[in-house]
Amino acid sequence: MSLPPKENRRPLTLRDVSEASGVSEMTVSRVLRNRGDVSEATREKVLQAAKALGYVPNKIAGALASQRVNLVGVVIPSLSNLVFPEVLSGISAELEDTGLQPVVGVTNYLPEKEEAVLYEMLSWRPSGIIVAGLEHTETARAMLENSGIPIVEIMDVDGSGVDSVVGISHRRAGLHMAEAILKAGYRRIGFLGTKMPLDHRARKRFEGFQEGLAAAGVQIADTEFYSGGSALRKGREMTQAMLERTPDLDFLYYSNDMIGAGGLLYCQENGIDVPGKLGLAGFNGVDLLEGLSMRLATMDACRREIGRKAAEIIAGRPHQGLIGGEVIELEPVIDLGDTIRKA
Amino acid sequence: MSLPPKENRRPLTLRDVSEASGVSEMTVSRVLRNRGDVSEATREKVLQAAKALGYVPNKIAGALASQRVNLVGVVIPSLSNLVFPEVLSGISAELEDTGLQPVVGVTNYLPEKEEAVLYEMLSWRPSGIIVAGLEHTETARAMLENSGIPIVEIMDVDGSGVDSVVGISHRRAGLHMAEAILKAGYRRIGFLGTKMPLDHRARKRFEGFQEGLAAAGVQIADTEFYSGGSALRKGREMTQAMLERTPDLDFLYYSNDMIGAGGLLYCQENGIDVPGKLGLAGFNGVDLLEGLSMRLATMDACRREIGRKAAEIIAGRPHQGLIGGEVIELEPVIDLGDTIRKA
DNA sequence: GCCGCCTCCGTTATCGCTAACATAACGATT
DNA sequence: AATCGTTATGTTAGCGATAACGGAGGCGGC
Repeated sequence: MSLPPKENRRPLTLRDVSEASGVSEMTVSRVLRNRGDVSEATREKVLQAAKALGYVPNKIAGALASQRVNLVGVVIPSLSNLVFPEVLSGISAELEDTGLQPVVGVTNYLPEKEEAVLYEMLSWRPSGIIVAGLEHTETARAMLENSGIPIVEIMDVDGSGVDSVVGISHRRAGLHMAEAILKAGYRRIGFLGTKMPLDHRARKRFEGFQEGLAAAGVQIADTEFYSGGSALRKGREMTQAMLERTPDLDFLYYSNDMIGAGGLLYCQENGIDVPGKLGLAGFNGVDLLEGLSMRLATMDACRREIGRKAAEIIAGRPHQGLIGGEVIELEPVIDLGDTIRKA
Repeated sequence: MSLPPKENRRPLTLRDVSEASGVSEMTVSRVLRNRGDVSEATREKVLQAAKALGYVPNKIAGALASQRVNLVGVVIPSLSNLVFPEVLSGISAELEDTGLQPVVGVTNYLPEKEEAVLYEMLSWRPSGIIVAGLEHTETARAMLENSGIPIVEIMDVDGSGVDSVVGISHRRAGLHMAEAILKAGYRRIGFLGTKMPLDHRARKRFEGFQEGLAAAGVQIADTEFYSGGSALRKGREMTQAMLERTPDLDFLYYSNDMIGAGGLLYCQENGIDVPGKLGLAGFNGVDLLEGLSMRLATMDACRREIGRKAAEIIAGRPHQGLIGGEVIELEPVIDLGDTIRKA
């Protein structure tokens, strides 16, 4: 089987395989997709020819002809957040044997970027879209509604979605943490988190948290916000700044585990009695941090599970003939760790 | 502009926009791609019609007709390794204004998975492929060679590539670290790392490291390998195990920063004098770890830069008409941090 | 007034594949 | 033996866009 010189060789098509194996293009197509009845003999013949030529099917043409695309768009704000790779891993796992493939798009928390990414994705006519959050530009919402494919909005259930929704209530997550902290007897509470004009989930947690405190007549004693930079170091720096400014605090609630870990390290190095004199809590259950000498109190956001369920909805839709609109609310589990004193 | 009920509406095509705006499909196509001469008047008309209908172009059809796909396949072993999201971010940044879009595939360090992912990617006829590592199955290599598109293998230059290569020499990285350690006067050296049947780069660093020691007549005194689990905790556990087994060690070289950080935490908590009695070093310059009280000695692997250069090659190829085969070797920078004593 | 040359827009023919239907060969059924 | 199904394969007609070329209209130059 001698091939022409690599340089001036035009791309291989089904026709080349069909000629090489002496059957019609249609039969080759059937063999390569394991579809329809093909005798074992021709099947072998075709596979051999395809392999010898090094033929790789053209899914562009295939998708156009069949009006089916085995891709699922996944639109998330960031890959460096630790949370999203985990969601993604849940999605991948669930999609594993469905023939569907996730395609990731990153928005950097920018609504306009999200809109652009969604437009790009929809233009490939995927089998479904999984997108983080419920907040989108008006145009983006319209595109999703018009797309005619299953849409799953993930992470958050506090609001209304376009189609299906899988997530937790961040508002209630904040509220429950507030209750747990109060129950342990802490009263002078500081909050440290990201500047959140666009991180809606962090904002909702913060609001829920305040609400939970307010119900017991407690107000947040101090707040500190950051953006950018190494989260661990920021946590350390913000903690120092806040404790110097408001020395009588007895609890620090961080909007994520990484800055919480920074705060914990700061406390340990400065001999602050945790959780006796000062309690700490973060959010997310980042298992990267297993290995610190003290386990930070946190709340698991069910990230893998969210990914799984979302993928399940997309994968299941065609079979089950569902019209969509499911809302699945998962329940985050609080983990008191070693940094909240037992009541 | 009243649309038919959402349910029984067939997908929009160029024809719908063309009818709505009273021009030919071709003109609509030109407007939507900003190509060719179109008068400002019709341009406006078309854009308005497209927007009103909520039309999203079908790139599948477009790609088939134009034989051009604005996607770049990026094939990496993992997203949870911290290193790869950074490479990815370099790629994204460089691709930003080129009209090209990265599409990520994950292999979990499995050669067969890599082969499958590459096959899937090539079947979409992307403009180029960026793939981590030089080691592939024979079939995968053949596919890449036959693909006719620019291929860039990244991370590693110790070996020979299919087309272009961008990376560092892990062998020499290991070797240089060995030299730095010896120069600081350490002699009883332990190595801690991943089990690496498939992590070729870790293996090459290890080999280079041994080579560097051997040149001074020093042999590795003890080794410990792990797989899976939280890296921070593993680092802690392995460090403890090794120090109990071989108490006279004066240096620990970790194959990555996360386990190194675990080791560092262990040492600090147990009052071990670092770097006086025991030196430590990792690999990768993970800035996630900025914020520990002591900066771990490490070596920056130029991850973002690798991503940038790789993307640059793919994006530049068509313009510059290069035939390919560039090899770009970057020079990792050693950072002694606080955990190697100054000589 | 004819030619040429823009500018703007339409027509035609693919791109590589698959859905749907058509067909040939052959044994089973009545 | 005529009819019918089955199995294995071929034929035809798109899928929705774009490349390449063609043509109408306007305008200036000579």
